[in-house]
Amino acid sequence: MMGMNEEGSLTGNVGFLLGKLGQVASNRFAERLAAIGLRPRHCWLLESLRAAPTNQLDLARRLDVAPSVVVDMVDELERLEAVRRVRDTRDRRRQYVELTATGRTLLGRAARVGRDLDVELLAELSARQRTALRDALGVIAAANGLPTG
Amino acid sequence: MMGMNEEGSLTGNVGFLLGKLGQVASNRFAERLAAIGLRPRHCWLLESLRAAPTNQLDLARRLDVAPSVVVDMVDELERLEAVRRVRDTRDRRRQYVELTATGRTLLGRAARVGRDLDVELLAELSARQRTALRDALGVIAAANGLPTG
DNA sequence: TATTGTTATACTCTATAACTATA
DNA sequence: TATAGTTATAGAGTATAACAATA
Repeated sequence: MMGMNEEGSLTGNVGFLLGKLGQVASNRFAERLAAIGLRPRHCWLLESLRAAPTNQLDLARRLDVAPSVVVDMVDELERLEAVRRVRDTRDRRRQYVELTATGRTLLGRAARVGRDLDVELLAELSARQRTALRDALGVIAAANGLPTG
Repeated sequence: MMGMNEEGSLTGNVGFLLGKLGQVASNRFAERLAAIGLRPRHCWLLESLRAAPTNQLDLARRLDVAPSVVVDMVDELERLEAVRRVRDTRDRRRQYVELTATGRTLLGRAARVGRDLDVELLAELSARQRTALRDALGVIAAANGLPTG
């Protein structure tokens, strides 16, 4: 027998570990992000807009959250002048959301926070393990419809 | 240049991906767990008890949640007859929490749910990538004080 | 009638603080 | 006084449903 996992055990389960570590990573990311006035969900939205601007309902689909949550996030990001609502002239129901120069700057700062966090999070791994982890997570993200750059 | 990541991008960032994928994994785990009346946090507690029975305050420390949250979780698990509170006879302030036979059965079912989810979550990865991912997550979990079996 | 965005509301999960019973 | 557990309450973060404007 090679594995250490016992029959009825959940430790060592990838979904289980992912859930716990995701919580840890998100909390740490949130703590540091607070310094620049953002929360993780704002980054998901900004990142999605950077890939391609779109309207609010489409953002809800992309981020897999309720439309009312997008309203809230866009309100907050508009207050930070990171995004701008632009009414579609051809279908006036649609609100297009655009990234501003400020938004791009904020996203850049968030990316730096993320890189710093990665260095700490992956400190115990070898260079090879880091690459393998990054690749594996990228594949899973892509398979689940998340943006992968 | 080997990487595809652009300068100001967060996609490809491990902490960022971990946060999003952790949310996805947790939500799916929660959905399926509902069929057997459990939520993810119940599994963390049951898993911790399986490793070693203890009192409520120690569980709060182990799981890194507030003591009041443990009260709630133990209430719910007692209703399911998955655990039993046993008053410590030597220090009557302490409530020891024990896993029952029912609790063991439930944990076994939860483990099956976790294994099934893993198969789907890792479907796109090669056997080698799966092992590498499992190992890397285990190392990070251990480095952050989480149980690793 | 259907769709986009919005508001109102409620639910889940968690933390903090006040309380009780024991020590 | 201090500790283990409990209760009450409040804060995030989310979802659902009803609504207004537009199609």
